[in-house]
Amino acid sequence: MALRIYNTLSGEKEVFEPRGETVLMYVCGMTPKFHPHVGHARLFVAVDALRRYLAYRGYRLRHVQNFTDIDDKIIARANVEGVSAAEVSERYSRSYFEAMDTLGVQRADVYPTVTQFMPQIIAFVQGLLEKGYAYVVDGDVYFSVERFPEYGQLSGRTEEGGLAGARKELEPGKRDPRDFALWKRAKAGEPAWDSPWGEGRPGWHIECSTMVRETLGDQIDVHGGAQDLIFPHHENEIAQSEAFTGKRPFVTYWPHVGLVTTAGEKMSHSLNNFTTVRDMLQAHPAMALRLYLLSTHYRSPIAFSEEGLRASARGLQRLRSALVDYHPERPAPRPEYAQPYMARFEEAMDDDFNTAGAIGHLFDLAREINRQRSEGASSEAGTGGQVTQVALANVLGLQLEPAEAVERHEEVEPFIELLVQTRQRLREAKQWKLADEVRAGLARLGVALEDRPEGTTWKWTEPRP
RNA sequence: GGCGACGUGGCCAAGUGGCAAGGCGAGGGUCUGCAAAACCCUUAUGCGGGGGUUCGAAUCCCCCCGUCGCCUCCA
Repeated sequence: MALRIYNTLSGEKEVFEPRGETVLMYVCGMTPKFHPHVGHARLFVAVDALRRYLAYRGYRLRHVQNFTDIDDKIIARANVEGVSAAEVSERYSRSYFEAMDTLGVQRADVYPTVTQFMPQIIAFVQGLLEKGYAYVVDGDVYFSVERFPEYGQLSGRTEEGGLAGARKELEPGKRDPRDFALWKRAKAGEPAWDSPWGEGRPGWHIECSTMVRETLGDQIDVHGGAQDLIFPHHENEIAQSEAFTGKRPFVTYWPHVGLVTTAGEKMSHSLNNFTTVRDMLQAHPAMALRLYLLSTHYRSPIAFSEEGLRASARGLQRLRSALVDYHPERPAPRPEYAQPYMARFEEAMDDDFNTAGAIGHLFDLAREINRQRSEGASSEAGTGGQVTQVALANVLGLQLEPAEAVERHEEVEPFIELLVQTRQRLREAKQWKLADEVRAGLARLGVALEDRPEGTTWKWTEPRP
């Protein structure tokens, strides 16, 4: 079964055939003007699952993801915080990495920024001017959409349809309402860079065209981003890049990730209706958030709810329940019973990275492992199933091993052992009330006791009052 | 107004022509001193509404209703 990926350009799922040996992928990252919110996490977790699955399928990948480190919002934030724009982007880029590391998002190969690529951006704009795709008006440079007849291919916006109803006023200097800024003349007091057209800074779209070209080349395989970037951002990138290089297509596959909404509206920094990832991680395990985000197909919207997150936290516990007595250090072959689940998992992921379907099969496998155990299968058969489950979960970036799951305090473990043994004596003496008190007390501290026929086991968990 | 998504059980959610996955929740059972966990069983004769195509439709076509996104910065 071939891997298929949805392409916004065609509106269909297409068989994935990269141009070269290494898949070249660019993802529009964030403007680091504040801490990343759940919507950002959704995008980057989805991209991470895509990456991990490509790797699982044996593809080599080069992944570039930018930071838009200078724009109006960053400047505004800098004024609020009383620091430089550079400091704001530095501060919140770091916050981005902290949040994404916690969520298990693998790092991209390169994180270019606008300010690093200023000379190349200026050269790109210069090139578009020389080729006659752009014009200068009083220190501003605009792209001339009229010169690029293929404009609108990604978003389906043709001139009559798309812009007639937009009621967009023609900004002074623009020849066509569809034209967009490549370079913006500096306003007083703003950070600015020298250019052949005077002091200013780049328009929003040109950075990505430039950085794709500088870090990956003229034509790439995958360009990802959130759905709200389809128009105008990605449409404009195509126009700039294809006009500049004369090569088509600029990008083969355009996957777009759905938005997270809250109270019926898109979650966004601008609307001030967001929940930051770091706040969520105060109250919920990172892997629960990751499971929650991947439980919906990446192209569908998610109406964010903490109730849903809590349900995912329970689901995560269920997945982990299959790892009782997990001993990966004892190698075991993959048992027969695990095969069908693995095949279904791959089938789901092959079908446009259907993580929601894949997770369903992971739950089925967990039940199968537990069933095997309760029916007395060999420990080798159990371990083999568990290794498979852990490996497949890892393809989704879901860290299941209990060892990594919760905070452990190894230095107190001997004391816990002692309590467990003492409680065992109480149970033997049928001192149930006392034994139950010990169990409840330990549970409050994040130690869960389970009395089994063969004896009492315990493990670290989330403290449960 | 234009372009584009989406609407599946109490909640979340997969499923794009052939018996409606899965999770959370709820109820019952097995196990247990009691729990917990696990396992077993039950919980959508129906997929926003109405037409149509087909032997057969959640799935394809048409109309309608509703929600969201984009058209301005946005992940």
